[in-house]
Amino acid sequence: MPKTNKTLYAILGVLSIHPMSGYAIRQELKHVSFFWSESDGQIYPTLAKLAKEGLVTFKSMNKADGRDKKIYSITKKGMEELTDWLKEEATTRNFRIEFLLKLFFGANVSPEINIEHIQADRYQCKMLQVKLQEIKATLLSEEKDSPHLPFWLMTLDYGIMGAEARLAWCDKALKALEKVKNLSKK
Amino acid sequence: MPKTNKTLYAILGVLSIHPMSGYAIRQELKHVSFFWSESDGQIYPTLAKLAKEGLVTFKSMNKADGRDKKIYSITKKGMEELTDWLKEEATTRNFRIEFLLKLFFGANVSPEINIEHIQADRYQCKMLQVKLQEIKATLLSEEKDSPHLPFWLMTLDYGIMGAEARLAWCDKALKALEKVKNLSKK
DNA sequence: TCGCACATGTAACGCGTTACATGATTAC
DNA sequence: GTAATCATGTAACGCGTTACATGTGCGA
Repeated sequence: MPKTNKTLYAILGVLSIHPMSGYAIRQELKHVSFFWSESDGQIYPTLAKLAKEGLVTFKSMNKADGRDKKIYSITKKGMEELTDWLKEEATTRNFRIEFLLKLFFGANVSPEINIEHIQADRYQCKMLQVKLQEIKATLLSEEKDSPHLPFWLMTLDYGIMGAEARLAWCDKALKALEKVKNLSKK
Repeated sequence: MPKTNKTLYAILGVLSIHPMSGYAIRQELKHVSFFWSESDGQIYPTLAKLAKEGLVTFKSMNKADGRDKKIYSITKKGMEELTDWLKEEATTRNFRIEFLLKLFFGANVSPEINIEHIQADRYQCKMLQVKLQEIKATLLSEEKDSPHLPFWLMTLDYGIMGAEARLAWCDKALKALEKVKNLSKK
């Protein structure tokens, strides 16, 4: 029975960088959404569970109004749990790319519709590429001396190179669809 | 409340190619697992639901032993449902690439461990690439006149070009890790 | 005779998503 | 003043995965 829940590792991971609030963890994880998406609703319950198990601790920063902000830190036990997981081989990925499923069955609708889908994907790719390159530039200047930097750059490159390849694919696919369009018109 | 369930469209889609049994649908969907993974346990219940709603029909092929094999066909109503979905813009993908999450937090373990993970990914990429190229060759000879062919080739190319890009990334990442390794030894 | 492919299903369980609830502070 | 951001949580719901159950026919 292989546990599928990886949310706790994502949380332990960001806390291994430095202590922060649940809200900040959410924000951090949004920055890596191009390869890891995490649901908002999972963060707080998982954090509570991790605290109960002693993998993280927290300090409540009581603010003047009585509401509190919790700053979580990873414990030694938490670090062990994290590194144990990091050493394990990654389980295989299960992909679901909806727009490719639509394209796969694209013969059921007009070429124009498929062209639109690919153009939409092309646009998204382009946006992503720009965003990732901006993050890269920021990291290079602001995290110059972090031991995490090389790892962060690698994952960013994965996104950037992947986007580049997808752009090239879009252009190729669009050409193929133009051909389909011309054939269907005859 | 956007419905997340896409299993029915995957099923309707394969039935739009030609009628087949639930088991055969499962097999067909396994062929596209590089961009769409479907759970075995979802097929039969979904198929039953689709039949109840009149989107598919089936003929029971009673075999000598009394056990039956159901051959499902898509109905006119089912085709409408499918094409309606095909026309809609695809919703954004939620990725979870576990090995990238490990790499992102890679500074917590030795470079060697990260190198192993990437080498494992490189191997999987290579295998995938070979498999997809084989499928491509088969399609080109066996589905020469199918109206689906251009669409199937496009999705295959997505996989092949993606694998190519990932291989290039692996080599780049491995070089970067060698550098990290040398620095940490000093 | 052993195992694999064919063939159809059910049940448990929990993860993941979305929406909801609440309220302070800050910026425009 | 009003909208966005910071901040922490809860609840509902259903999808997705895994394991289980059952049985035939065929090839090595």
